[in-house]
Amino acid sequence: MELAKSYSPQEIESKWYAYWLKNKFFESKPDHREPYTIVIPPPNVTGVLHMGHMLNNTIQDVLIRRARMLGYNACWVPGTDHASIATESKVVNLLREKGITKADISREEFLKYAYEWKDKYGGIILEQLKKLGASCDWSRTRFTMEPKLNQTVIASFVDLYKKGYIYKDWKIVNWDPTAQTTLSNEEVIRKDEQSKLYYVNYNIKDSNETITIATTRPETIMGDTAICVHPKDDRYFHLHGKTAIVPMVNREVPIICDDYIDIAFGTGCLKVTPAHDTNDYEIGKKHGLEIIDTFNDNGTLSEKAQLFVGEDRFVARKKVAELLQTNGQLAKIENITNNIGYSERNPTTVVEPKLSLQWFVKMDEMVKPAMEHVMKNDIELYPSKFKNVYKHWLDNIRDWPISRQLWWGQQIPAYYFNDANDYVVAENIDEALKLAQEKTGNKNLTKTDLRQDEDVVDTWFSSWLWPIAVFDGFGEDKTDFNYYYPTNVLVTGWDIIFFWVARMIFAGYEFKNEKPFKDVYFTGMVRDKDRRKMSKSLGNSPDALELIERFGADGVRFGMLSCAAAGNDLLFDESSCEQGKNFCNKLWNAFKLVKGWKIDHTIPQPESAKMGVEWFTAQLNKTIEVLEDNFSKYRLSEALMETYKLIWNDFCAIYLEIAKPAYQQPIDQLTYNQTIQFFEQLMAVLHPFMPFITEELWQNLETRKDGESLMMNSFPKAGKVNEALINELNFAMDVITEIRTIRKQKNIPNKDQIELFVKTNQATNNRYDSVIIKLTNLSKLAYVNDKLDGAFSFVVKSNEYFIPISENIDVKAEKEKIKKELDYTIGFLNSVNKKLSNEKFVNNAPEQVLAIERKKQAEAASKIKVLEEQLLNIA
RNA sequence: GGGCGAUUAGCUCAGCUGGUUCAGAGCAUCUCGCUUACACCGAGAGGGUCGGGGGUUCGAAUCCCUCAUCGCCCACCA
Repeated sequence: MELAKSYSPQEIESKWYAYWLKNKFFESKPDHREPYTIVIPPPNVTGVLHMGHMLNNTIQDVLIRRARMLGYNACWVPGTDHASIATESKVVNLLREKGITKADISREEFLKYAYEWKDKYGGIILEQLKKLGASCDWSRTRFTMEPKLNQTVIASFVDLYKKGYIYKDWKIVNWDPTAQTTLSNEEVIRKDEQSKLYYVNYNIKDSNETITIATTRPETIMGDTAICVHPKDDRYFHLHGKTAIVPMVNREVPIICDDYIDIAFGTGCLKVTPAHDTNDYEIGKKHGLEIIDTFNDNGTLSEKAQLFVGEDRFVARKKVAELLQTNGQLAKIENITNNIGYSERNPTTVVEPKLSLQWFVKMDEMVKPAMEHVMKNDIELYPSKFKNVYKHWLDNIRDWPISRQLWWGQQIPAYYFNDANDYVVAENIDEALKLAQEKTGNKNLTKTDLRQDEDVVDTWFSSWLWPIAVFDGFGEDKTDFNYYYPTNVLVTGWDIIFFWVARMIFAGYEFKNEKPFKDVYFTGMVRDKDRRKMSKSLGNSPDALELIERFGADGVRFGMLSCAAAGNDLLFDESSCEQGKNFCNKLWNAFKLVKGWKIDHTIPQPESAKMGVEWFTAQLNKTIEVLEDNFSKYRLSEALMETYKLIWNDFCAIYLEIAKPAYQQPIDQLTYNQTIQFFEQLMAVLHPFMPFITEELWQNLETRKDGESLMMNSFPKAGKVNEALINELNFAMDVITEIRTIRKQKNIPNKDQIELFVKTNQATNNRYDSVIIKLTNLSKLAYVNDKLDGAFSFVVKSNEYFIPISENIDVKAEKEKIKKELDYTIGFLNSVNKKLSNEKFVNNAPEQVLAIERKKQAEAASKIKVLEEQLLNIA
């Protein structure tokens, strides 16, 4: 067989992916086995693959592939999210380019455009996941706005409404004037910014006096309906009960007292604008103040403002300040830092507090089981520090505003038959009509008298059902749900712990009285190597697909995982993908070597090969044990690194060098077979991380039948680990390193054979002598009782090794070398002696620790003796 | 303002219940080598008073206190 000089992934990857699909290896149906389930965090339906997805989905694929190989019925459910606000923004922008605004068209027309957009771009991201090697059960692909899931969302709304968990109320909410919808607190991104604090003088009615208030938002002055001071602030005692005059609009407002006021801030005097600030609203409610909303939904000033009507709020701010200045009512302007909220989806849009009538979900009851089960680790968060974050959020949770003034999403199933207060909530219009007739006592009410609520629900109000919904947990046939739920692990970024993770836990317990997942693995955010967040605007986010083209999916997977320490942000650097690619090449070459061997079944297995096999078996078992531990703690990058070292250092650098027959010589059958077996096992161990190359090599190590696959093979189980063999080889490797160093120092080419004489001063095992001979190309390894003159020497433990060389020996250099080692060993012995002569140590330390120290003492002492003799001898 | 987490080699990070996994890994660096799988490689080497200071202990990177620096989350001071 003629094999390519180096590994080229492109063709091989698409070949095996197609093969896996054809054989339906990714598909899962309930059976007698134990399930292992993951549901994908559904990416936005019109999104494209970015680095966060790559990381996230690589991790999921590693876990699911490993589970599959461990014999679980592995099921990874893919799907996409309709992403209400994000997708709607995109469609709105697209329409704007065509000169169409939402106001020009009907809801139905808009949704037609939206679906066109979705059909065009929807699912691209899932195709991209296939390039990465994701072994999702594609036959189960779901979409959060497919008819069945819509139905589920509506049913859950009705259910919660009936339980009294959903209500409609006027509150100050976060308003996005660009998207013109409500946002939840979680959808608001807060940033500290430099702003100005305006000091404005308000006249007092029937007085020459003025009162000065400080505000960051002078454009809301027209909505003021009171001035508020602290009841104990003696500066303002004389003004209690007086009336102030709002500048510019000359409205008369009361001066009221409330201990909410911070006396030390600004002038200790607050203008109260109940329509445009949460606290002001609360104060207004308490004191029965008028509420004047001076803004339009798009963030411009409304008729009620009287001034600057139609101007944008920020333009109005400047103009108001100018006007106040002209009127002589602007006392001064200070710079301050304050906290400004921006819309998550429209990052340049400042969120406006706005009083409006919205739907809310009560949280106080739902929070209870969600808190309890996480606190007692029924659901485990990795890394565990997120438990604190989770708890803190739950402790301070507020009711969830779920209505959104959008069209792309599930429409709220409330039907009005009169005004805004007369409505019924039902799963469909027929049901609604029945309820409405009952409620009104009017049998003549028809469907045309009903008007459905215009709003849709928050996207997260559908995705919180995801783990239940993908298994039709609300449907008639619960076979899948009963089998696959709860899922095993959720893999997602910590940035959506509140948006999504916590709410899925709410929904799990609320609707099914069962957790949605056992573990949550939080990935870090992908950043560039300078720790900057990857973003389009910085241009520091590499194109995911281009990376795959350059390094191969396996290379990229390696790259992502190797820098993804659990829970830490990941500093992505392309060079790690290159390392992955190089690793593929290493594997390819090892494969080439092994497959290039000619077998001669008549020759016996050499001793060195036999020892190599024994040792590598031990080493492999040990690593598999470590991997089991790593996986149980979701330490995937460590698991990968262990595997990498096992293959590169232990298998390639040591084992293959031992097993390898001499140049152009055949190999014995036994060693060959064992090598192939090792290779197969290594491919299995590596497969979850790098599925393509491992499949390719595994398929070619032996003749395989059609329909066979490494991914359906079992993961190797750890056998008993023979630690002694591992230690003995490490000892042999120390000797080998010394010999190699001497070869190098003296410029003795590897192909020139040399002799080695050993004087043993303590009992050692010579089990690996054949390996030493093989790896250092010795013509002779002999044991002697006396030192050898005129030879290079070195000491390992307290054994002395001699390599006779024709060349003259640099006595001075040799002496220095020995002296150095001697000094070090004496120092070492001193420290051990000190410890052992400390009575308290000897009395308190456990026997095991003492034994170790005594052993160190003995070994160091005997080594010193040897070195001292050598030093004498050489002179 | 409240909380959380970090600080270990040039970089990124391991180091679990204090003691042979105790100062480690990978990458990077340096030296030598195109030796018959692989220069996308091999052989070797250097590199850290574990952020500072105290304390507990026979023994501390590890536990406690404190300071410093950095990061993050939450929060309605106008």
